[in-house]
Amino acid sequence: MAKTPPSAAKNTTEPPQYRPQEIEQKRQKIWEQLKIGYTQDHVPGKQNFYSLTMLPYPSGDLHIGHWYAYTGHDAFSRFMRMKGYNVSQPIGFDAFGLPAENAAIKRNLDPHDWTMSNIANMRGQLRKMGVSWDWPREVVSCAPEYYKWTQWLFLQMYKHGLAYRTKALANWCPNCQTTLANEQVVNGKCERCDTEVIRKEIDQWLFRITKYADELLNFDELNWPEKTIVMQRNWIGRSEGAEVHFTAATKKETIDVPVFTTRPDTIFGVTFFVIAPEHPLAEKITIPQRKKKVREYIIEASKKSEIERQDTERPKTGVFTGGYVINPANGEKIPVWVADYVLAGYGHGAVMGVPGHDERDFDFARKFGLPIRQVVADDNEELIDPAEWTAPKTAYGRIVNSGKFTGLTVEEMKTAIIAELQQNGMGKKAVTYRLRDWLISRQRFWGAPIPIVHCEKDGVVPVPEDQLPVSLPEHAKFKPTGESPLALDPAFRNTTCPVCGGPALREADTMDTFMCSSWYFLRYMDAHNDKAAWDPQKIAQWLPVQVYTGGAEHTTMHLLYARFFVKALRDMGLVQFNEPFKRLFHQGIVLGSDSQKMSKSRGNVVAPDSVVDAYSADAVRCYLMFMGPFDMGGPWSPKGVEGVARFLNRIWTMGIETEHLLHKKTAASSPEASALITLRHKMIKRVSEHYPQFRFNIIIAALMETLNALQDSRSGGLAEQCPEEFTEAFHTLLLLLAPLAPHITDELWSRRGISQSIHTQNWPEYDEELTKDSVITIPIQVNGKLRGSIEVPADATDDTIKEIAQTHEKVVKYISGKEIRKLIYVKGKLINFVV
RNA sequence: GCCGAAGUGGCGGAACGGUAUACGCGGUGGUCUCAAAAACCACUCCCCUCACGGGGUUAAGGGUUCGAAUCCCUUCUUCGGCACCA
Repeated sequence: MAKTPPSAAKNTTEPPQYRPQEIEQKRQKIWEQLKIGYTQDHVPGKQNFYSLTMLPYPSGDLHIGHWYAYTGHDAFSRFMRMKGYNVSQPIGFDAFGLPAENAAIKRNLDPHDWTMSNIANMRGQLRKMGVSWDWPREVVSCAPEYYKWTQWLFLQMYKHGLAYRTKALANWCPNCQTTLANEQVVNGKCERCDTEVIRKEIDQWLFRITKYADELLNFDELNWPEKTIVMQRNWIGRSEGAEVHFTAATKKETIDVPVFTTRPDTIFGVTFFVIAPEHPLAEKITIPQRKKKVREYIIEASKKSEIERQDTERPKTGVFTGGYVINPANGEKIPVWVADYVLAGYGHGAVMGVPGHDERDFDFARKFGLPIRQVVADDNEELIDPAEWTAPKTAYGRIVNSGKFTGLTVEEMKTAIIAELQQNGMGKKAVTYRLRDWLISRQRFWGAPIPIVHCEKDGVVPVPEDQLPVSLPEHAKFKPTGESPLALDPAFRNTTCPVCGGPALREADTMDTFMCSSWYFLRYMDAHNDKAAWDPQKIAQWLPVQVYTGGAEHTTMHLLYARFFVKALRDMGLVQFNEPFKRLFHQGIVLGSDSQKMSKSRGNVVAPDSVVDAYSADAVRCYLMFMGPFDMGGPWSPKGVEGVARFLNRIWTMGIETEHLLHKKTAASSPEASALITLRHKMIKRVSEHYPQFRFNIIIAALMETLNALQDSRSGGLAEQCPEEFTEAFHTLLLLLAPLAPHITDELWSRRGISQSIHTQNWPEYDEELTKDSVITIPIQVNGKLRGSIEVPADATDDTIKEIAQTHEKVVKYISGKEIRKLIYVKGKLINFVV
């Protein structure tokens, strides 16, 4: 017989080491062959489950935040798949937008090339995470096959009166050289580059999101975090009140000046009237002697930045116009002021000044010595001269000094005065929103061109649908100059009018990228359709999205826009549901190990690739999920990863070292064997309950506990004694861990030859009866203080337990000689003597 | 200022109104080793006590309850959002 070569002998004697890099690559290849995660539109006997996570911007590299977000989402999706659902978890790239354009300018590249090479790189990184993506559904929003339909959707909006063009004061970022939506201005600064935003009058395209303001306030169908709902509700900012018509008489004409107020009940307290500097009345009503001053003030106000104007600490400023309006409630002549604390864009850009009962009006009146009048008072209030007041009275009470209305409550007065004004045609009930229409024009290159043609003869003409896409030119000059780059490209700009065939100009602005992300979740489910944006039947099989995960920072932008889109598309008959995302979950943010936000300047950035190389993708995944609750995020701890890596090592070792038990039978049933069974069922219960809640930290802790218990029972010889129960428990542990650590569990699983992949297995079920221990420990309290505990069989009767507890040595010490006033027994939980 | 969330060991964090501090990190001691690393074992909230045992503790104070980290009120702190929206 030939001698066994030394190397082969070594292989048979030494247990295989855990080599994560090897097995992770190997498993990922196998998953691709098995098409794990690639989902058919219909699988007999399975319910479709659309599991969506916010698509990334292709910045070039996946950062640890992507790992965090996608791991949690993937663990959930894998869990649902094992639970028997036909789960689709698609991915794509939100590829248009400023960062690409700016990066391209900096590097002297084409934004298209830069973006596409980033996407290629990120696809590789996304594969390495071991996420079960539904790759065939991938979309890239800057691809003509995609933005053709973004443009098509713009045309549908236009056709249905939801897109309109207007010249208006828009938010302008001097650095990005483009206008911004209201939502993209944060504290008066550009959301992207932090530059102070100024206001610029410019022709812009807007979407009529305000038409849906009321419906957007209805969250009944949604399982969303309460704070997100509250934020959207506040953002929409519905205010109920009244529209009241004041009248101004100049030499030439009588002008109707409406205001919006939430306190029509205080109308008898009006002592002045304020209009915004941009209000058209300013010019008309100002008397000649004051024209110079008023004009100066208006120019001054227009020069102020948004930040300056929004500063609430700033003392009130304003100027008297010399003109007056008439209060429709009592015919009083009211002086008109111009002041920049009144916003042109809200209500009617005018305010009735009630200094007695409004903080801002109070400040203004004090500053300029205007009279203050009390028209609301508490029932037992001692009235003092408002000139002595240090603050306005904003509390609701009873109406005073208001003619025939005196004595009403505030609520009664509101109804009464609105009725009276309405009768005289001077007012009515009204609702106003803080939400503004969505400004979608951008004066930048890297976006979907707005499919509109301007013709001298025919005006604004939509591009016919069969001429889409309006393609972005290649190799265009796109440096920001303040004018849309496309306007400077004659080949793009000059076209013919679709109506008259004469020479015309293409719209040169591109669309806000939020437009692309407002419908990508629809396109995923029919990603390669070249005849339509989607086939309604395909959409109906999957949508609405059952679970959507993503950052909370998208609350008032993407999430609001997407809801608006779906409602608009529903009214056009293009989709059949009201809401895009049934359930929403916000993952938290991973901080640096110094508990600070990660940033290059702080030097606390964690590079996922290097940690993966040092440990494994599974270790990084599990550690991220173990850090804390998924919605809380938290600081990264290098030592913490090590701890989790140890856990995976121990799993591996146990897996390898117990392979010989696989087909062994347990000789006889024993208390030890049933303890292993109980352990297993308890574990399934605990873990299964927490996956749907995204409480991965608890799941991993439970699995660690179980592993510790299995290790104890192994060192106690129980594994050999009850190999069936032990193996079953270990296999269950692997199944329960599989969504979080997909590689190591799959490798151990296939080594055991049970099936090709753990990820196609069914989720283990538990039996409630089998989760119960045969012996239970019952703590005993005396007067609510813990004094001891007893162990009793689980089936002991209440009386037996009370009996045993009463004779417990420590209890006797505390209750002897005292009268037991009350005995509280919580079944199987606790016993408490009250003496 | 307004709205919302949260405060638990040295650290990250567990805990249907029912044994607070699970699980992990860190620390201390030990086993193995020529030694180190790794691995494994034990201990590790605070105070009094050699010990047995006892007392205290979930930001602070009060309340409800046989029993409160958990429910209610007040205060403080941190984080997130909004902020002259009439």
